[in-house]
Amino acid sequence: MGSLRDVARRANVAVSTASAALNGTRPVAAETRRRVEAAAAELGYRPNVLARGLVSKRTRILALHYPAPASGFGLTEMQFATGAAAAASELGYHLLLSPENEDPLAELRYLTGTGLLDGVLLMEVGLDDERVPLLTAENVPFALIGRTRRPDGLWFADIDFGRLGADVAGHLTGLGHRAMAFINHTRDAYAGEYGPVVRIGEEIAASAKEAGMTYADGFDADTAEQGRAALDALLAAHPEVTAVAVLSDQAAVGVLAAVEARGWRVPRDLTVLLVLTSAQVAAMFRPRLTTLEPPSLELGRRGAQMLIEQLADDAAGPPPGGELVPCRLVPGDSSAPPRHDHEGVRT
Amino acid sequence: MGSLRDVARRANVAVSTASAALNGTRPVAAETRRRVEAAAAELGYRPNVLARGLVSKRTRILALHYPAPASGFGLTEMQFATGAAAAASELGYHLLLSPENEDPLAELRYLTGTGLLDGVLLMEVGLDDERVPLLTAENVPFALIGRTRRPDGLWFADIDFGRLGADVAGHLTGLGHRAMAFINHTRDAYAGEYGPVVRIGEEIAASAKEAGMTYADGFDADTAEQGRAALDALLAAHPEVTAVAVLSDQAAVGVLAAVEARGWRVPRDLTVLLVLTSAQVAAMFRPRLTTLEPPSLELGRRGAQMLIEQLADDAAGPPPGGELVPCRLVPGDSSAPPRHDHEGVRT
DNA sequence: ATGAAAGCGCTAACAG
DNA sequence: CTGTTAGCGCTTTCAT
Repeated sequence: MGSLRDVARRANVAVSTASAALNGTRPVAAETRRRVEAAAAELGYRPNVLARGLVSKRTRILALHYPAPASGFGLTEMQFATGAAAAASELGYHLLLSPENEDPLAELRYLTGTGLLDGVLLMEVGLDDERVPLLTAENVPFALIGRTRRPDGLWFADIDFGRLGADVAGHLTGLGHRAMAFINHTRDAYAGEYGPVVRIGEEIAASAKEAGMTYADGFDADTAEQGRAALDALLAAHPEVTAVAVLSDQAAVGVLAAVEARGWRVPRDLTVLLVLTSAQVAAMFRPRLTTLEPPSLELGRRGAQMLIEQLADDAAGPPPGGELVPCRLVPGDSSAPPRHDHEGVRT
Repeated sequence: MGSLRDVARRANVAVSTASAALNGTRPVAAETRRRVEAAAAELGYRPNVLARGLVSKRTRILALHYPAPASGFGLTEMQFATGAAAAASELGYHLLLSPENEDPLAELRYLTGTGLLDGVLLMEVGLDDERVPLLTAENVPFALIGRTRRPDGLWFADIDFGRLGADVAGHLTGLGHRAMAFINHTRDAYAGEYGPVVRIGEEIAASAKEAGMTYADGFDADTAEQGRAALDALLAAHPEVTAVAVLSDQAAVGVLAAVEARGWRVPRDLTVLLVLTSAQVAAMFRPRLTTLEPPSLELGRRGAQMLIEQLADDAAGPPPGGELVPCRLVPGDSSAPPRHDHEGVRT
């Protein structure tokens, strides 16, 4: 494979001129540039990014750092990567997958010191994510998909949870519901530190109350069995509930089973909403569930774009800032007005 | 950030000795090695992979090349990446995401010439994939997830379609079925060139016949609407069919709808199997569908491992070869013995 | 506008 | 066993 020296030789110029001609780094006579370009084309010249990076300190490579998919990633999480890779690619960057190992922090620190990366994109960001201070200390440009508890001064792209809550409440009150419940993920050590799980509960509760609805929650569930139990407990404690939003699609399986078990039907006797589940998955349920689809691809894209923006111009450019992307409400067949039958007709 | 020179200085040795001590490239006195390692640790030394790669010609970076997710990747496709990244990481390699752009071949050719990659992992391999001759010509090590029409002499990891067919046929005959049908993907220009779509049909047909079952297919479907139509057409033409396997989960939605529309029930009146769909998704259907779950993570893992193997020892090591990984049969509630009622009881 | 020379940080001969 | 010497292929001063 030809090197820049070969190109220069063939074009009868110095290596530095060939470099300048190809990169526009400095003025080059039109005729000279033409010759260099021709030579490069004939030789099928492709610059060595290692050599270039070694001197220029820029590789146009970004890393996407994510925790080991312990419980197995869903489609949503995976789309962050696809979106980020696509956006990076469009802007002339590459995305390196960097899965966590035993010692994530050490690994991340190591990786950022190898000179391979221009920046890091963080996935699955915790409310007090330790990677943030580390990257700050290492002086490595980074952006978040998600955000920490207080993300001031950071670049991040996250779901607009406020809007999500308002959309849920609006959808339900629009149908005439007056009492709703939310079945969240279980709050283990991890989820309790995980932004979406915390924020979504708060926002849905706030919006529901603001919209004048009775609100219940605290019946957390990750699995079908837990979903079934959650719904039963919920309706036992709050029989007035006519609509329920569910975070986990697995839990939704159980919720639907519980509805069926009591001889009810969705949406006639209970409106069921999925939240943060892709429309594709929501459409697989019977009845098709209404969902608030997370903008996963877009979050990945925006994260990568932000990171690249901040790389482009150290001086100018917009200051650090976050961007909140709304979810898309995709109506299914699981939303309907509540039945006005407080006399037990539902049973 | 300290360089190797700093480490060498601090340990009172030459740079080359420091390098050798850290890499074990050549014999180093125990005491010297200790000093070097101490110095490296104190300085928080991390080798510059660009400099290293520039001279050693090896970067320990692999690229995963995949087509733009036009129709949107499913969970399955995404897991190739996760699996490959995990395996690579475990073996000290990194995985670079390389999404296709307008001119995939040119882009791939370019990328392999930049010196950044040790090898390439190809996803979504076509039966006559043009990337294969290109990579061969460029003399770039590569491995396939999937395989070409005649993959002799290539490294690849693919689904064991023969086994898949046998498992489907075995499962159904075991339940007593004598007539089955298969609803494949539609065969557009792309799918007709796409290995799984072609192979799966052939293998299921072959296994069904071998097992003595009546077999019907040709009713291809990708969407719920097409799935519904396919099942109706199928049963009209082949009323003896008591079990149907479906490739697309979207089509399965339609198949179930069609079953319900005729007042039938699964599995009482029809056994429905999903093929190449994750158990997680299959569990979302009502009833939960039996599925042959593709070993996506494993395929990604094996692909990466093979690629790295072939990088490790150019001379020794196993010769190129393929590995076929079986699908896992995950029973749902959609399989049952056929009803012995050829007199229309099912209607 | 162009060329010559230096050097990014590292590994790989080659002497000693 | 260790130090010295060359580069890897490129960008970047600095002259010209």
